[in-house]
Amino acid sequence: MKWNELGSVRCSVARSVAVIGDRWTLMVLRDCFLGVRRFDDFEARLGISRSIIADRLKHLVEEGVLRREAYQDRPVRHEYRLTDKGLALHPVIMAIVHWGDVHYADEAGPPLLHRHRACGCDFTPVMTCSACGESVTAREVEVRAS
Amino acid sequence: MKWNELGSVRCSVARSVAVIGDRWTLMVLRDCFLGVRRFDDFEARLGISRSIIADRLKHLVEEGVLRREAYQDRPVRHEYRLTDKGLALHPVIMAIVHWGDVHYADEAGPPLLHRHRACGCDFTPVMTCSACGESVTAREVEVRAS
DNA sequence: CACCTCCGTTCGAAAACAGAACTCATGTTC
DNA sequence: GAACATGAGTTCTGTTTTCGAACGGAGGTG
Repeated sequence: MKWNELGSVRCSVARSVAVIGDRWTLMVLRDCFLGVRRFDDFEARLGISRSIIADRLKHLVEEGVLRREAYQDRPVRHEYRLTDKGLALHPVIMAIVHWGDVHYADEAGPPLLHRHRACGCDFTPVMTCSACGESVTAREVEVRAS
Repeated sequence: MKWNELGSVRCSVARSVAVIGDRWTLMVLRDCFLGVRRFDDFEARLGISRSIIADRLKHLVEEGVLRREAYQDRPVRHEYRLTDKGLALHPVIMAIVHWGDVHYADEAGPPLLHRHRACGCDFTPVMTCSACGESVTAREVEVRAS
């Protein structure tokens, strides 16, 4: 198996990972959710070489996770914004952030706080069951082929 | 910035991604949550070279995500099991699976179904607010430094 | 002893990457 | 109007990582 074959495996993890399962891609997405939209801002925040950023952005646009949009003419300049498909990755990023907060925070606590506008509170993401609404733990889940 | 510096950035995404943000690591974790525990089973399921599997398993053990445990003596054989820290990654994997189910499923539907033992229903993971219990969307979240 | 099973390690080839230079279309300063 | 600045890339070169395939080894089995 090679990276480019991953997407054709009949497994949702493999298919997702083929798109977003790369360190820099995940870092780019983190920044997208923090409101970063321009090439040079990605570069400044990530501190990696421009060719990687160009490559990852192009890939995410091809996959429909980001869209490239002109924000001015003369000269034409573009920015990268999350599509709905990209916004749907929010739970993935939040789950990753939360795991990091719990297991790798230093004395100063988690680097970022997240406030739920609807209720006004700082919160942590909780995974719940779409059927009963209760929170779900790993051991309570039974997996079977469809 | 290089991959090995990622873990020392003050950002929970970076720190998490330094541990799990690698295609094969995520695939290994997927299999862990499906009950795979032995080296050769990982190899058979993933179809990638043994050195990658050895490397990823070792890394995950060092990070405390898996533990390596003898399941027999004479000869000693070990298996890899999720620790509590590893089990805490369940929401990450579920979020990835769900995104893949929604955006990359074929006509036959999602490859796997997940049943919540507590309520007996097949379910999808929903991210909710720890404070108010309501489901949370990307646009309802405000991020600020702590 | 020959062979098997499970679990890795080694090594050369292939790919990813950093960093700098280059492009290009415009705008701004001297 | 020459020189410099800006934003968004692309291209090049040489180093670093990653990977597949083959090998190793510890113990059991016939």
